[in-house]
Amino acid sequence: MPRYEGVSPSVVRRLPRYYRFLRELLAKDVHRISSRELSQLMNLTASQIRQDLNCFGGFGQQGYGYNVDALIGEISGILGLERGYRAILIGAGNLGLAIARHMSFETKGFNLVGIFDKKRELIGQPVRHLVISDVNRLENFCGVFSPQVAILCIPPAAAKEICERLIPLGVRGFWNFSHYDLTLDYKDVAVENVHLGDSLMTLCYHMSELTED
Amino acid sequence: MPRYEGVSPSVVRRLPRYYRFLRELLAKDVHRISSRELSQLMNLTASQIRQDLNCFGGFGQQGYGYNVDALIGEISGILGLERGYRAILIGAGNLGLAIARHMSFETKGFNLVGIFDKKRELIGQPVRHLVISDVNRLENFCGVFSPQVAILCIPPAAAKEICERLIPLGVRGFWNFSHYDLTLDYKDVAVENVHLGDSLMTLCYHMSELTED
DNA sequence: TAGATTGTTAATCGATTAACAATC
DNA sequence: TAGATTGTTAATCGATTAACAATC
Repeated sequence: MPRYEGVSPSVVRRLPRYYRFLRELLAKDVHRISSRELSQLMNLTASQIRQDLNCFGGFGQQGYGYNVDALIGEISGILGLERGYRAILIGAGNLGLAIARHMSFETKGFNLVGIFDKKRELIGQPVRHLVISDVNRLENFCGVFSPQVAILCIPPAAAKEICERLIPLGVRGFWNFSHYDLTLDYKDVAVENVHLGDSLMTLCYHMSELTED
Repeated sequence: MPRYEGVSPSVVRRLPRYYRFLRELLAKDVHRISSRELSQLMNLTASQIRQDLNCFGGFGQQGYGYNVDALIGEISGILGLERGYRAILIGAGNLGLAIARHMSFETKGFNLVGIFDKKRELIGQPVRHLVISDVNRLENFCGVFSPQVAILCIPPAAAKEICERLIPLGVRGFWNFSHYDLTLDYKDVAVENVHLGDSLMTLCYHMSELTED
């Protein structure tokens, strides 16, 4: 039940960036901005900014521009940053722990409510306000807390299996760091893949472009 | 001096994914694949795969398809994965350390040759085969080892300053995890931004799509 | 009112898909 | 040779940019 019909993925992907820049402006006490000014700041065209925002509503005012405070509120609402979806983290290795400790979940629409691993020596370890649980207790936990989202920081081989366990338990979204493409067969499941390896290889390509060969 | 003129960013961004899937096929002892089979596996069109690959050369054979082993070699060469660019990591916090410990740099075109932080208590700590150095020693270090790439795991405020220090020292690429858009004013510098926060907010949007409101 | 800047329609550009002749 | 599948051109689709009337 999409709230905004026919909004293209490219537009959605730019929203967090708008949000970020607008917050920066606000921090600098800028409360008003035109699409032209913002376009220069963000290295986009003014036209694109107006098009993008108008997918969701007419937030500007002719002859004035946009009110920064109001626009932040609108974008926050569009993204759903106030929703506080319950998230669990699977895999408390290097990457998993860094994500758990480093990310500001609260300001991005989520609450981290559980961390799971299968390694005996990790279970019981405290991380922020939480304690690492045995991944065997997943079914129990979900029965009680019904998390909506899982963050996967596990090896590719385990990712598929964990997904198949979590979806029947009610998990509806995945933030996937595992080296595996979650081309979910399930409908009504949101997946956001973060392939750090792919990103690094892309950089390698661009480095090779700079270097003659 | 681009080796392949006019290859679109969308194509380049798909290359690592092709590489990943082909490696998986090879691991399953599949040595031959048609664009149609691969398209089903990857959830693409066969046409797109053929178009993409033909930006770089005619790697297939009519009536046969593609040789998996050979194609992996070609893509590896296109990406430049054998080049072993020297990379340094700036910022040995949670995320920085996870990257340093977790990533397989060697298989992705890089060698991690240095880790830097400014925190006194971190300096001297061992990480893999390296030891964390004082960020003050950056100039010295670059003089000796001339790293080509820097991985930025530092706060946004510090990112800009560090870049401006590193570019005159010969660094030509940035893998940027800092919450800051490196819209580098420099030419001939490769930047790959990883905005985990943006990714998480995008997931939040898609979760909100699933939930009626 | 005059100036500025939006919202929106139309034009352009680029990327994806379809089609098919070439060829292994 | 017949069948299969590529490489490549043409058609379609989508996203970005330009233009301008509406309006604050």
